[in-house]
Amino acid sequence: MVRKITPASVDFSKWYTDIVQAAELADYSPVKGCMVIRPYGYALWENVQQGLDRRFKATGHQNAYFPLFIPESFIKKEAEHVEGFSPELAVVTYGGGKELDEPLIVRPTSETIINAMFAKWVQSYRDLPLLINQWCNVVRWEMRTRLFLRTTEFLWQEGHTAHATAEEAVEETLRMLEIYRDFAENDAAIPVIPGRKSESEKFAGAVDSYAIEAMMGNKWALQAGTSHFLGQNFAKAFGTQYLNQDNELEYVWQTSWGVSTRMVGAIVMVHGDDQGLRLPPNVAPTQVVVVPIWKSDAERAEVMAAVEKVMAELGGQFRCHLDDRPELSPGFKFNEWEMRGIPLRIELGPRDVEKGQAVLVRRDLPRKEAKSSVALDELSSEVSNLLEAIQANLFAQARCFLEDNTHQSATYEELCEVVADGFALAYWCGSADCEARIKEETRATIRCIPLKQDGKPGHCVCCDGEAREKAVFARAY
RNA sequence: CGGGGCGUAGCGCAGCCUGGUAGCGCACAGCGUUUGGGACGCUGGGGUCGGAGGUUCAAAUCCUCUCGCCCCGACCA
Repeated sequence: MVRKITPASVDFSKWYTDIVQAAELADYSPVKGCMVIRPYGYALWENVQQGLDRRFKATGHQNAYFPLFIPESFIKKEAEHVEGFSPELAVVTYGGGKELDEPLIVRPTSETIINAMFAKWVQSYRDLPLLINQWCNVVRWEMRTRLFLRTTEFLWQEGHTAHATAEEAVEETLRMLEIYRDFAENDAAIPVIPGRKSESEKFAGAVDSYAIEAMMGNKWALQAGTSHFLGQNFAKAFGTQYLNQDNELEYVWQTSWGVSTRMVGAIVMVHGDDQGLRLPPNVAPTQVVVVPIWKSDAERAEVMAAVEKVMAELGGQFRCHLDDRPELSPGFKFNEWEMRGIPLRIELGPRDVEKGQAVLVRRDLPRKEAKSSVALDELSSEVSNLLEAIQANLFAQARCFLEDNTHQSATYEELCEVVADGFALAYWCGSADCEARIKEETRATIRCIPLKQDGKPGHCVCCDGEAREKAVFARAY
């Protein structure tokens, strides 16, 4: 139902929660730290799923499903992996009325159980590459939770692949990172910085982790997707071996990569405004809402006849919704659909029918600039143009915001200043000590070392030591 | 686990300091008027005041204990 939204400038965190709840995306559940995704939020997630899945299929990946429960011994097989996850595991010790011989872990991620199967499936170089994805839920016992961004249970996809060579696996890792970038920027309209994670931020068990980092409306960073080069760590732990063309036994090289329901939170935090949600047309569950307006019964008949024609014409091409609820005023409906982020609204009333036109209102522009009128016989081409323009404009707005709030920092003082309210791009020598000091003193962490570098070496912003690459420093969710 | 804040109708809150009939707004139900930017009027329903104990003639209000939630840190997609 309709609620007031706390302005983002007053309290960004409250603004975010208000939008998620007011737009009926999700709600807190009776189970602490868990989230109920409501139909509207789930429809948005389904569109995210489809956008990603289409890209996975196009690159030869297949979907499969592995069990929710993982034997404790599996998790313990890879040393770094256990260490990274043990505090946040949910463990089942009872089943069927008696204590289990071996506790079962509710999966925090599925590398281990998937490798147990990969070890059986892979015998020959002819079985490679093995390209598997699964859509599922995972559980991580987080201390503090936030709707979509961090919940105890969350939905995601996790891709797992096995390859004959390290080069192939690295290539796959970066291919999937690029797919995430492509989805984030072209469908979710979220500009991202693809890069490599620092040693301290990488996935437990990976050789190298990569991520796409996005800037939220409060200028904090959000990791919107990750892709890991696992090397042979899990292959060795689980004995995933194959015979190469020379009849020699070798361990496979692996990758894993994931995007979660957090992406929905990112869409809210990047595009939302004080009126509510703003959804990019490519992922919006409803792209166009039609609001008919009438006073008398005679007007109603006239308007509805026109509206039916419009729905018939647009319905086949776009995701449309007709809001003909009689008991609510048009103004109320306008506000409600704005809050829910529908990219384009069509208003059709007696005055429009008389003139053979409709009023189109864009969600991506301020109210004063958002309205235009179009002749009914040009409606569908105009809707098509506007949806494209809205998609492009939301991305452009977000990209400007990211660029305007990202600054090069040559000195430590500059870094401290920049990082208080934005992203800092600065040389980093690669030492964990410098990373830790910066985190301690500014609360900013290394979000990633961008793949794109200008190639010139420099001096570490912290210790002045030699540095080959620049890193992105920011506060993060 | 540390540091703050809050528990009163479905939701958001006032009342508490200074004890004395349980309140307001929104939402909900009925009727009527409305409908091009969150309509209005009248009527109505809805409460273990988070829980337990204590002080008192009398507790939402004072005291003690307890439970729960939210925010800020530590953990993290």
